[in-house]
Amino acid sequence: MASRPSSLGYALLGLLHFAPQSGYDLRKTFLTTPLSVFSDSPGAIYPALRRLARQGWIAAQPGARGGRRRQVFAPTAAGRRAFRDWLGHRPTRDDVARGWGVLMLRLAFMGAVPDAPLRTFLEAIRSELQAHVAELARFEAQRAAEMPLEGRLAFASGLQGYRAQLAWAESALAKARRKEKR
Amino acid sequence: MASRPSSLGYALLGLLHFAPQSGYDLRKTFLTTPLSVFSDSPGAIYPALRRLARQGWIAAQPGARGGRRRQVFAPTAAGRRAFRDWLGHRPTRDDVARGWGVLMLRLAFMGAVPDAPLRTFLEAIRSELQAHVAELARFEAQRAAEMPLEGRLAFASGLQGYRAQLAWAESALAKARRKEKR
DNA sequence: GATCACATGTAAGAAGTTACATGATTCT
DNA sequence: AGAATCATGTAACTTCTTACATGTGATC
Repeated sequence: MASRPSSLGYALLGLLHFAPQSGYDLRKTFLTTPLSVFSDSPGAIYPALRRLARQGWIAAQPGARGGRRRQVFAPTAAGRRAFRDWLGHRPTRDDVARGWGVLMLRLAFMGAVPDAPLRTFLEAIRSELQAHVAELARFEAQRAAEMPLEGRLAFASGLQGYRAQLAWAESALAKARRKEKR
Repeated sequence: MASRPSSLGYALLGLLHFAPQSGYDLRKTFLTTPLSVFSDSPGAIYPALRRLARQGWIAAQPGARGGRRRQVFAPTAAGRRAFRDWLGHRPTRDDVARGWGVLMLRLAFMGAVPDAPLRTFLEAIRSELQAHVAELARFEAQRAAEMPLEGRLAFASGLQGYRAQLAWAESALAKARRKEKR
């Protein structure tokens, strides 16, 4: 069994859940949407697609191509299972502190699978964020005095960012709960 | 001439501006401070130090070591020049949108060199952030309707994060101006 | 004297970057 | 026919990860 895909791999797998498409299509998505955190370079995408195919998580759809030579990929049953597992596991402290982008990627993709655990996901994020903010605040109380202005400013940027995400998490949870009611 | 160092390389160079120290000391810093975004793995740090030394930006201080075998590095004149250049160049749109961590690293290190261009740095960040937030807001206005709840939430997290940083930039600028007055 | 913390190193492999290469198809 | 675009591929290089290796000085 090969190792886990990188976040680029999961991004590709997730996009293929919305619609089967080719590597070229995926590159265009990375170019024209806020998903542009990912590279659109062919040297990254095509190898990543081959790795997913080798792992049996995606497969090229058989022909019906009178048109250009192109390979349209779709997730396999195993790929859908792996993707749901990835979406489902509880966000950790480390995810929140250093992997925010990946968390938001997972969140965005929850729209592509039925019965995604949206509420528990957001609750875990909130709780880990609270702990993280508390720890940073403790650090600031203890050490801010010895830091130069510039260091304090940089630190404050981080702390304020996490606080903003905490506020976001609260409001996102409220929206998710309202959606569940229906 | 070799290529530019990675951000890990600049992080090491910057820490050596605060105080000459060994690879082991630097690892501990990465372990015990919010600089923990960087890996503390010896497989990353020692090769990075060698690259900086090969480039002539840092040098091991000559002996006076009756104690343990350890190499204490300090920036050279060329290293200090390169570091100031790195701190000085104007933050771009891409820095703000995808390289926030590196920007804050640069900011934190401005406390370690005299006459760092703190105010122009913060002004550039603010202006690029304004443009970025405006573009994201435009994107949201046009495309939010077609996105599922989960996608909208993830997008909102990004937008709110950038807005928080914009507020932070305003207040940081005010503090920097107050400092200049003295 | 054994063990632990200090301090550095290296080897194998994964993943991404840049840059170039190669054909097919559509457009003018 | 020639040019532009579509679509994929590959080669060389860089950096980081994981894991293991090695020796020294301090501590119990």
